[in-house]
Amino acid sequence: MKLTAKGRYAVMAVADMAAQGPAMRSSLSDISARQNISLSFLEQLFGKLRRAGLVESTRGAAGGYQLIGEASALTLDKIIFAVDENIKAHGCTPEAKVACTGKTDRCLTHDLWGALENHIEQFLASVTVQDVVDGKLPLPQAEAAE
Amino acid sequence: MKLTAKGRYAVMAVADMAAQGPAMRSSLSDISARQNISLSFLEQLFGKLRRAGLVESTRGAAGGYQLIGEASALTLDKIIFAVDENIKAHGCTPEAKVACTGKTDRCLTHDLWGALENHIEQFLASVTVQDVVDGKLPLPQAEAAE
DNA sequence: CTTAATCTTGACTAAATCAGTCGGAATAAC
DNA sequence: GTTATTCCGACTGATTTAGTCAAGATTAAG
Repeated sequence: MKLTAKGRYAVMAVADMAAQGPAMRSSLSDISARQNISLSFLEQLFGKLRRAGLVESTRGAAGGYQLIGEASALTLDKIIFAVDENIKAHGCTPEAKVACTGKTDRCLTHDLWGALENHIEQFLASVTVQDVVDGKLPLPQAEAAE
Repeated sequence: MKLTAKGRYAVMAVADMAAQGPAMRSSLSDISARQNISLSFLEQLFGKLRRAGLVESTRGAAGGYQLIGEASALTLDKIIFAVDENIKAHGCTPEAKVACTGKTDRCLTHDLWGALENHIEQFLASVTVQDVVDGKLPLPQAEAAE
């Protein structure tokens, strides 16, 4: 999987936006100042978020961005997908079958990574922006299991 | 998280080894030939696996590697950890607090990434090498949820 | 209408990481 | 001693990341 700083920052920025109020319009410079993220970087991120249909923008003076739906309906996987494109755990795709050539019998691990991907996406899809704002985590069954 | 080809290859190689027999000793050139992974690369991987205490080696001619414990007791997280070092999902560590400066109130997403990490590790810890050999996946509750 | 604030776009870049190689040394079997 | 193997660390090219920069489009305000 690919969880980069881009994804983190995007979630942070969106959460910040949501935390300002339900249908509040925030300018990127505000978010930049509050979350201490470079403005140029935010521009890049919000361009993708907009194209993904997660936020809408108002241009011109006093413009800014706002969430399109409810914060409680926006799950993190959508944000991560929007800015980080593809979450890929295996190079074993039909196109680039690395060692999945059936040389022995089959690619032993092929299905495995798919399952892992699903697992991760499921987790991200189970958390909403509102949860993040509220500090409510899905309390993984692990956490203290170490 | 960091799931690289290194981790994939390592799991493939170990699974291949386990598939040869319980306490079989395999040379890297055999594994290399069977799984179509470069020998030099395998050497690098198995060095780490050995240092992590997952396999033991016999040097010299007719030497090779073998698993230290049972394949059914070896979970994938150990393999991944051994070759990919650290699985890190947040740069929000005490040392490098990126935007976790408490500028607003707290780092909204700090706990989140920790929870995600746990989730992933839990998944990997739930699958054994034997499962992979047998083609038994933990049947994620997703899979058909698309 | 002019201006200024803001979004929009895309090219650019320095640094890090990844995937994999290479050469050689140690070790053990034959 | 020769050969097959593990062992080790340095090295490298390609890719990705994180982030910058500059120029243009759009709109509100005066």
